Amino acid sequence: MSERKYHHGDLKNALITAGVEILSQDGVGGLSLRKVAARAGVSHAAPYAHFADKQALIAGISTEGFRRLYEKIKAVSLAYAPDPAHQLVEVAWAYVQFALADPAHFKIMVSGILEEERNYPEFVEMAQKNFQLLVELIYSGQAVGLLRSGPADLQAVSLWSLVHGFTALLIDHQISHTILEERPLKQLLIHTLNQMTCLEIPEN
Amino acid sequence: MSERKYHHGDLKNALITAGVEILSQDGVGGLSLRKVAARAGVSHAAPYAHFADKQALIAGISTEGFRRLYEKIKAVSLAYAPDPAHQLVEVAWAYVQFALADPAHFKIMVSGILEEERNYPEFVEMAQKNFQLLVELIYSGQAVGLLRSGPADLQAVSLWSLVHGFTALLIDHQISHTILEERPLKQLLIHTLNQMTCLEIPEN
DNA sequence: TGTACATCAGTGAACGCGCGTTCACTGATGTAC
DNA sequence: TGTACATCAGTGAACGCGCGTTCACTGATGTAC
Repeated sequence: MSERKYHHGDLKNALITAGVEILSQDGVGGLSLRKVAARAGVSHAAPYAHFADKQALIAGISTEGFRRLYEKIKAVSLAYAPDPAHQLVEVAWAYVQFALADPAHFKIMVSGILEEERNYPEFVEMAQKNFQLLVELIYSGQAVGLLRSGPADLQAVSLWSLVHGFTALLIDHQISHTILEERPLKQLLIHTLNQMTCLEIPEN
Repeated sequence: MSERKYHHGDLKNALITAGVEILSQDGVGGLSLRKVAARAGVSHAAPYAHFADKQALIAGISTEGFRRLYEKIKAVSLAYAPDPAHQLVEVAWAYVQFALADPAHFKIMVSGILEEERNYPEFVEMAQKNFQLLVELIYSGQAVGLLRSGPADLQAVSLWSLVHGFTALLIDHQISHTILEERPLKQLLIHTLNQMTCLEIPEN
């Protein structure tokens, strides 16, 4: 359908999209500039017109990941804003689902594959926006006595640690099968979240 | 000093040790069979007498990692057994220190680089021994009212999630510099652990 | 104790592969006049 | 509206590299008699 032109028009974004697809098919180890170019229907040298090197492409793909995560979490956060307990659960659940839906994309964002992150300001900015959302979650949780008081940035690190650890152990198959089989995943997540809440959230 | 013989004697372990060293120098991406063989002073085909393929070597290196982690954590756990609050803090701190001392070794154990873990029974066994130690920690914490009651295996997953998440975010540079600079790392860890304890552990 | 031989743990050459990156180039686009 | 030209975004050949794995081989070891 899309007529092939010599000039692509939006190759930069097409490469990022292609990269996301390669990641989901071949995993982190299978991501190469050449595959990404091929998938975007372009010669393997073409990406160099848009990305300085492979790291820059990885930065682009990771930034896109944080953008999608942000959109998803922001929407959920707004939808459940009136009820901080639900809000907490659903945001955490969205995080887990995001990672589960595309583990390699999640890993490349967060697993130190991108070196010298500070060289990629858009990446840093999107990562910070996500963290900021977490901090707001802490505030609303504290306001209704759901979460313990204390500096919001520290509480955010703790909450993120809990949810991120759960997610990482999960996608890397470190949680024993028997534990996972005995109840729905979301229930296990709520149980884990309940470890740091003051009020008990039902595991319905 | 060590006289070179045609038959090495303990090449299998020498290869694992060499692998650990390569990991610490070149990171996960820099680990190759050829480098490991060279480091052990042996031709690049020699490893195949002891490991079926690269994955098998990775399994060996990972298993060794879990063995070292177990020894370290076991010792700390015993040393602080009389005081569950200290025990909890020091075991968690040992986990963090282990990962910080050799991030690539830690990552290869736990980051899904080893595929089909179940094909490597020694790996599975050592990983389980570590988890079992965590479960015992939960029991002693619950006995003195430090940790919430509930199924010990679930509480163990939660605690592991918290400490693992903290560790993972840390070694992958996801925690903002400003937060890390404001206080000692161990204090931040205790603050995080305190989110899921019933009694407050001082951040001294 | 000495010899024959099977077994084992190494060697080194060779294989095919995919990779990141560079370079001289060319086709398309947009702007100045 | 038409032409000249600079700019830009592609192409395709080539580079050198390190990789995992295989294979025929050889040197050392240990056992049977």
